[in-house]
Amino acid sequence: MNYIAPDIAPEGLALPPALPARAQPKRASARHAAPAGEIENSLLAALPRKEYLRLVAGLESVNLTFGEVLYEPGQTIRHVYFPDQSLISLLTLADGHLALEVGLIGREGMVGIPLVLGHTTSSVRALVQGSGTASRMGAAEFLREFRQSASMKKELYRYTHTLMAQISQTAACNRFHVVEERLARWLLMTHDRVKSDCFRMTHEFLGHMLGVRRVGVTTAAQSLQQRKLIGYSRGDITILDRGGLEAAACACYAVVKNMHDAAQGGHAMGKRRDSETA
Amino acid sequence: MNYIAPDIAPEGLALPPALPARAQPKRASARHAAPAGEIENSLLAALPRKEYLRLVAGLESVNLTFGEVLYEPGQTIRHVYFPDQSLISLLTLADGHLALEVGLIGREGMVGIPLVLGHTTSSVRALVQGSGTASRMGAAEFLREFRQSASMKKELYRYTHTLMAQISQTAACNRFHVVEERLARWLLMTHDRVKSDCFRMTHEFLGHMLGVRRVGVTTAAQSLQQRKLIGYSRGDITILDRGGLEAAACACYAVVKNMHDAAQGGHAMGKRRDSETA
DNA sequence: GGCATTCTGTGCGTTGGCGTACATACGACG
DNA sequence: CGTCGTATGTACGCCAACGCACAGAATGCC
Repeated sequence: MNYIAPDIAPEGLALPPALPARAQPKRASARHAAPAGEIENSLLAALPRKEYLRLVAGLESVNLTFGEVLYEPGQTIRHVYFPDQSLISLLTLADGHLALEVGLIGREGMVGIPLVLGHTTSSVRALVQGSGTASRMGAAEFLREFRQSASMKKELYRYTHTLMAQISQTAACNRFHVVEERLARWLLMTHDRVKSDCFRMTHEFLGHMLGVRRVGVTTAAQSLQQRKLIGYSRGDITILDRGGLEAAACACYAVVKNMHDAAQGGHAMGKRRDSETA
Repeated sequence: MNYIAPDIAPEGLALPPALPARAQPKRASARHAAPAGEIENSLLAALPRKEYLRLVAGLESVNLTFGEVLYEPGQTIRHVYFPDQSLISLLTLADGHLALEVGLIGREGMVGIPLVLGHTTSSVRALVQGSGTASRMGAAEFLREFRQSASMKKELYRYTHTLMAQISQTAACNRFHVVEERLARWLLMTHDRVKSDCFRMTHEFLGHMLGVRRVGVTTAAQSLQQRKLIGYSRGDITILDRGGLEAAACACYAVVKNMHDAAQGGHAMGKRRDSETA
């Protein structure tokens, strides 16, 4: 099991040279682990001010770029990440097969849950799927903070539950629903976590996420495009009709979304904004 | 969302009248939340004697019967369960569809992880899939104990991680592998958690677990039977050639098994016995 | 401006599983 | 001992997705 070093494109997934960050819409420049009010990550935002201020000292704002691999299965976790604009996919690798996304983490969550549960390694690959900023912290330091902070524990354990539920639901979705529905769901989930209506994403890559052939994505995407729900060309996907997309997606989208909303509502009510669902 | 009362066969799953416990091999009679040495559940066994003794006072030994529903999605969790001989499936329900098993819990685990993570409801259905005994405890009492016991926390958080990994792997498996491989995997997982080489299980029921039609199970089972790997008639399944079954199963089986073994090895080394893999 | 690379579109034949329907076997119960 | 309900076997048409292969089309680079 020769695991490759992180920050390197993995074997099974022949990623293009990090999709030359061409028109990559970058709404916020890197630096900002600034004082509250600027907190993008919901988990951080939901912490009591005092806890947050202590934590922020150890947080480092980093710019994650598409294609970066944060964790590889079996490998020791070096940092945890609280995404802001960035988007991270959790992928299960199946033998020769490509990959399958089981979880999608944006500013509502954290990457590094195994640490919270007392493990030092991840069982899935964590892949940066949308470039952007994230706050990061070394594993050891994170654990020190985590062990001391009751509110952090509460937050993160609850988030863990939400993530588990998401994974379970995704499992069923991948089993029962056709590619087009799943593509729609996936686009919606991404849209929820990114501020922009358009993002870069090739069919090839989407195939890895949904666990289908590239051609399958092409076909599904064409259908969505013909129905004026999305538009795209060469990796630039644009959400045109959000409501229509929701109708095209399977019910799984709503299920997962409701869970997340409920979880955030139950929290200390950190500023959340991905609720303008339509 | 009118959730039905627990302990009642759910809508989508027309369970037979709990499969008249005909030749149900019952190796151990009910009562035994006895002192250590008799502890069947690995998580309990791994607790320090002192912690265990305090916990056992609140534990009640119950006999779970096939088809019983312990949790329904969205419903409040009333008890946690530490299975001994019993087997519990976690099922995700997808819209009209049947169901899909995402997790299988035997004496290596616990049913009620959401409580550990600060939630009072389950997001999946928990269904008794193999009759047998379990130690159970009321939710409130469990939480009191849990909050006080560092070793319990450590145990259960680690188990949570294992369960998440299992769910993720199952997700990929359900997506990529053919019914026959998955059936083999499922039988092996069950075999690991039950002491006997034979157990009762109809094709219909297996279909719900694997998320396929009954006919699909029939076909796959026939193939396995012709290859002398299993034998069965009218719900009595017998493992004939364990090694052969492992060869017939997809790699997912080994992956999940290794995780569980590693988890238990890392524990306080509670007596584990499902390692005579071949 | 030309070339190479990347991304997307299209077209095969193949197949695993679906939905449905009906036929047979076994067992329980009256 | 016949009847009913449950469990399994078999068959047929259908379709989503597969694997593969190749043809445009857009972009980046020299």
